[in-house]
Amino acid sequence: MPRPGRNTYSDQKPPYSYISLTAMAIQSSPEKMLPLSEIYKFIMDRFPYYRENTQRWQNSLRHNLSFNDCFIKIPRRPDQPGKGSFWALHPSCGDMFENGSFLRRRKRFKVVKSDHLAPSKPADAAQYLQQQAKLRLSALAATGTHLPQMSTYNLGVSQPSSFKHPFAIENIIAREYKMPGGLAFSTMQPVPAAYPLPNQLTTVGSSIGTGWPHMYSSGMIDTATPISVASSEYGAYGVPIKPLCHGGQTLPAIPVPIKPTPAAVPALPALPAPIPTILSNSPPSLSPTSSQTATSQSSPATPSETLTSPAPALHSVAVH
DNA sequence: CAATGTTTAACTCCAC
DNA sequence: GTGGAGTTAAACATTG
Repeated sequence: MPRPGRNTYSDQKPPYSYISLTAMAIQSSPEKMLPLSEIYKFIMDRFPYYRENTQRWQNSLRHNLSFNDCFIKIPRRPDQPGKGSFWALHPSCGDMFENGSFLRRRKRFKVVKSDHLAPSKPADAAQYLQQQAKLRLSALAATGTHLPQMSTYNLGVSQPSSFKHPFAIENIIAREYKMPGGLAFSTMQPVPAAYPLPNQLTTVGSSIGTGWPHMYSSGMIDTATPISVASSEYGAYGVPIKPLCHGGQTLPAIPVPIKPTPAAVPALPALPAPIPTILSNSPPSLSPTSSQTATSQSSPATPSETLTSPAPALHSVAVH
């Protein structure tokens, strides 16, 4: 067993499952798909813990990619030579970390045959995702920088408007985690009245450098990662937030439930508040860059504004 | 040959 | 206690 202590928290194992980590990596890419090597890279960049014992965790990670239906393989196109396929998240894996823990999902995502809203067969999903990737790229090219909010999943395929990716970064960073080994963030962060809801849309970057000792914000990783973390468009892990919003998918003004209701989504009530409105609210004091100097225990992280009202559960695509 | 991908198995941990 | 999720290890196949 590795000895805890003496080193910084950065050396501790992040409270994420490999599935979470992989999903983060995939989500962080503009095309929402990455080759294996890039997934490795993403994880090692963000989490120093994974810079060691690479054989071990990379094997585990590959196991997860193959084993879990939520990951689909996308063949390289002829113009994308290289080894291995791209990996993407299945468009329908909308409900996984519903219990608020990214260490443990409640249900393993399994492709559901009856799900006609999104491709169910891996091959279909792959084709679908590749198409989406193209769209993203073209949108990217068109805008020059960031993808428009309404560009991806709602195109072509009638994705439920309430579809919420389980790994949407705003879900991830907004949580208070149950830390393994009793290492609770609540000891490091003043916790508001109640345990933060899984769906709280806390401010982008609020977790960087505050309660996340085991990871580096991209800004401090290496200069080879030219992500402007100072921008409110980037959240934890240096993950660009906007693209993570899964196209079309606007962040509702109310918290997005991790656990959808079984009832097939008559969509949330019209939610006029688009993502940028929410994301751009990040208080300057919580900018990832500024937090770099505060990585140590000192300054209590102010949980940014939270949306506390629990939202109704949404439809789950996971088999029960 | 190394990286990638698949599969099986044993194990721990946690929710129910 | 049980079942399921996650981790780790290992063997093996495939591919560039």
